[in-house]
Amino acid sequence: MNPVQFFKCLADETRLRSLLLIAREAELCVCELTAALGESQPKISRHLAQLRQCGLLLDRRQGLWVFYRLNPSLPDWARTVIDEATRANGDFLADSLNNLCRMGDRPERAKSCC
Amino acid sequence: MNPVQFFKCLADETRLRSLLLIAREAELCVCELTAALGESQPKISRHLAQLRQCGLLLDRRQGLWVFYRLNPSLPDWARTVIDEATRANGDFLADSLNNLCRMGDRPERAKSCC
DNA sequence: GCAATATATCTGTTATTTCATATATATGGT
DNA sequence: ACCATATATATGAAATAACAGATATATTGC
Repeated sequence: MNPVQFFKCLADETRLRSLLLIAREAELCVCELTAALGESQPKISRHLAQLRQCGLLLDRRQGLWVFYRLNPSLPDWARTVIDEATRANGDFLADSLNNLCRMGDRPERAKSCC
Repeated sequence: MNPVQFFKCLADETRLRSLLLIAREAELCVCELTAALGESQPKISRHLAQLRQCGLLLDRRQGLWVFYRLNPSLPDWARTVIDEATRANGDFLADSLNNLCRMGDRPERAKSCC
């Protein structure tokens, strides 16, 4: 994992929010992230694709939904960076988490949030 | 410290190399970084200015030289990110460190390297 | 004046966004 | 089972915006 490329992945508001929310919630689908960030579906989808191509995220399809999660084989240092950033930036994530919790009709599946 | 802005600072090869070298060496001046990275002086200077403006670095002038160091009042999480990235990416820094060590006429001052 | 560093301007490149559309899966009716 | 339709996601293409690099020039301290 090239460190410059890694940090480029985190250097965009949409990608960083998505990544940290996923780190916090373990797994989220595109429609949940769209609702949480209040951004268009293609925009979210593009950024998730980028995070997947760089190896930060893995995806799985479940019916209509595609769920994204952190790649468990990330190097330790990268994982530490993501975890630290997640832990320390609750305020940055607050609005998005709020939107997520208020979202109706979330895809059914075991969730940790709310 | 806005996390997006923070990661944008790290998302460029010149800036990341400079920052991690400084984290490793405690303090480096512009001419040392210019030699270590093999880049033009204006290029190095401009990126250092950006890191200073974002609050990641502090500078002090000593005669003709301007030395840059990590801002000690960075939030803990940011400092952890920088330290982790420094510790885990020795290979990324190897060439630059080598150039630094081979540099002749380094500004005199207590140094940890070599 | 000289050496070290900083900044301004211009130029080219890369990233991001948007819109339209394509793909994949599920559902309901016949 | 077949077909039409709806929902969720992905992608191609074009427009826009953000960035980084080079060169020239300015500043600061000796």
